[in-house]
Parts: sequence; C-alpha cells; structure tokens
Amino acid sequence: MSKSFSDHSDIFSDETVLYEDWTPEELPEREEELDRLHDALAPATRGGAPHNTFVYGKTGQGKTVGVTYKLDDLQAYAEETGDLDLTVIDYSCAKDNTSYQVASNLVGELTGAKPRGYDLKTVFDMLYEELQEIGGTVVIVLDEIDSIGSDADILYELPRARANGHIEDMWVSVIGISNDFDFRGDLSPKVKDTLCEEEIHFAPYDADQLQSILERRAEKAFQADVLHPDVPQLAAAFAAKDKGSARQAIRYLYKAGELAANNGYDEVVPEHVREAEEIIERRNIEKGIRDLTVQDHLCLVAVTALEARDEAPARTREVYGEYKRVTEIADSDSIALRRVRDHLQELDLAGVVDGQTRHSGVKGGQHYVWGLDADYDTVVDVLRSVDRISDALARRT
DNA sequence: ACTCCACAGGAATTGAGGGGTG
DNA sequence: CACCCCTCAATTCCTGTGGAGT
Repeated sequence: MSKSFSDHSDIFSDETVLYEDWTPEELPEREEELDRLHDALAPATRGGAPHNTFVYGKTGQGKTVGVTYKLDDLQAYAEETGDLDLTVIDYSCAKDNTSYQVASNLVGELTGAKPRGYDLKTVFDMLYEELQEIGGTVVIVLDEIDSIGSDADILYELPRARANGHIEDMWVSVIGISNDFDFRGDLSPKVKDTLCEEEIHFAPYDADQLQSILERRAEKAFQADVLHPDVPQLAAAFAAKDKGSARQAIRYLYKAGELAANNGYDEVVPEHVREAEEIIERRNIEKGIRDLTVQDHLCLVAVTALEARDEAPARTREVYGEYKRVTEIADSDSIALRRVRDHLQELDLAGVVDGQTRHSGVKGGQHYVWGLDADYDTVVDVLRSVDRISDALARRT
C-alpha cells in the first residue's frame, strides 16, 4: 500500500529549526568570541570605524552565524539611537578566486549589473562610487575569503579606501571570514596589516559542546519524548570524530529524524543516526565526484582501475600510465603529467582520492602514492552514473 | 656524513573564450 | 574595426627536496 500524507508522523514539532539557514538566537558556546567581535565593532558606536577583523576557524563553527548575530545587534542599536548610519554588506566569496571577481560581484550586488571586460582599476572605481553613494558606516562582510587565495588586494583596498582618497566622509570596514587556517599566513604583509587589526579564532567544538548544541536544537525541533536519550550524543560523537562541525552534527540529527518519521517509527533511535551518517557520507562522495571536470574524472577512473587490480596505492607515474590507457580507450584528449599531478591533488581535496608522501632515497626522493579514499563500490556507482565516463569504465572490465 | 636521484610543485607562457571601449 | 582586459586549462621549463644507500 502506498503512503498517505494524512498519516504523517509526529516526530518533528518544527523541523525548520534543523535547516541550514536557521539562525539560533543564542550561542552560549561562543561567548568569548562574540565578546571580542563586540569590542571590534564598538568604535562604530563612538562615531568611529569598526576595526577590520579577520575571523577564522573550520566550517560549522558558528563564524558566519556569530558575525551576523553581532552585526544585527549593532544594527538594532543604530536604529534605536538614530545616531549611527550603518549599512552591512554581506558577501560570500566562495565562487571567486581573484580580487577582481570579488570587486566585480560586489558592484553587481550593489547595482544589479555585474561589470565585465573592464580592467581592475575601473571596477574598483565603480565600487568606490557605489560605496560613496551609500555613505555613513559600511561594514563589508566577506565570507569564505580564503577562496581568493593570494590575490587578495581587495582586502587592502577596501579598508584603505578613505585613506587613499577614493571616498570621503564615511567609514568602510571589512570583516573577513576564512575557513582556512593558513590563509592568513599566505597574505602579503601589507594586506595582513590592514585586514588583521583584530583576529578572532573559532576553535573546533568538542563533543560535549556539540552535544549541548544538538540538545538545544532538538528541544525546538522534535516533539517531546520522541528522541532516544543517546541520539544527540551519538550524532555529536560522529561529527566530533570527523570535523567538529555543528552543521554536520545537525545534518545527522535531521536525517535521523527523517528516517524515523518516514518509516513510521514513533521514536528516533541510535540506529537511525548510524544510518543517517552512512547516507550523508555517501551523498558527500557523490557530490564530490559530480562537481569535478572531465579530466578529473579520467584521473579518478585511472586510480579506480588501479584499485580494482589491487595495484593501489600507486606512484604518480603509474597512475599517469593508467590514465593514458584510459584516455585511449575512452578516445578522449590526454594531458601532460604535470597537469595530472594537479588533478590528483584536486581529487584529494574533494576527498575521493588519498595521496600520501613517501620517500625512497637514492632511487628518487620524495613522491606521492595514490589510492581511493572513498568506498570503492560507491565511487564506481557514481562514475557509472556520469555518462561520459561510464563507457570507458565498462569497457575496461 | 654525504650524495644523488626522481619526483613535487613554482613560474612563465599560450591560446581560446568570456567580455569591454572608442 | 582594432585593440584591450580577465580567466582558465594546459604546456614547458626548471629548482628544491630529503632519506636510502653508500
């Protein structure tokens, strides 16, 4: 018999609390960091410019939420007192990898028309013009700034706009949020000096903190007494073991709840969390693979083929040999060894392939050996579902 | 303790493809 | 139309690395 919407289950009371974009109204695990953010923004209330601030820490540590939270506070103050003309510009640099793109997209956000084809200087001029138009105190939040890499001039230009005479009678401050620990170290000294007036580190949550975050959420999201007492703890433990990300922990909890609800249980039990973890893990691998380019896929097929023959982990050169064979069978273009190295690194970043450094002294110093990082069957499954690759793989076996 | 090799990965360059101005 | 800007995958060239083997 098919399911009927009228027998929906009573597991959740408000599942939107478990959505990605749900913002908690309290962050007790981050009090210290929030206080430091407060101090960094405080000059605005005294007629000055908020300090340029560098916020860093791994994903799912409450960085973005914390910054939004504190800026909402400041905004509320501005409205209440009326003596602060505050504008907050929120922008995620996730898809940009140069200062040019960020500047161009910021102009696009402000005017609705993203400039293209102009040189960097012209785009900056457009940006200054827009900012001048806004006036008052402008706080620009640049989320995921690590994705712009070393081309970080914008992080110098924006905070210095007034000092360099591009804008007048107003303040522009930048809050940069980074997932990457090392990003700060890669910045040029002039950028570092400008951006990092204040630095706030969000250390990974430990299992206990994750658990209390989950328990607070669960109370709002689930009906009373439907959660087995071990559920939040187990979800927290899974997440803590991996990255310590609250986002991930909440995902496990939500999925576990869904599994219970969709299968007619009236309680969420630890087994649901285990199942949820597996499902989400698999989904991550799928996403990791699907987002890759053709050449990435071909490299992955090579590694997978080596794995199938039990020849992994294999050296880069061996992977390259296999790669050449794969491209021949698939009748596609092949690229140089140097480039395959880069693609293998990308696969490693995506979490599909694992590269480890080895040394073999006089027979050739440092090198990598490559193998699959994800489950073999899952990888093969997903590869088969990517049309252009499945043929090549099918003909191999 | 020194050497030495194959590899890693940075730098410079190219060419196609997105777009611009005057 | 001629000329210019930015981006991105890819190529070529080249330097730095570090421990097994002497």
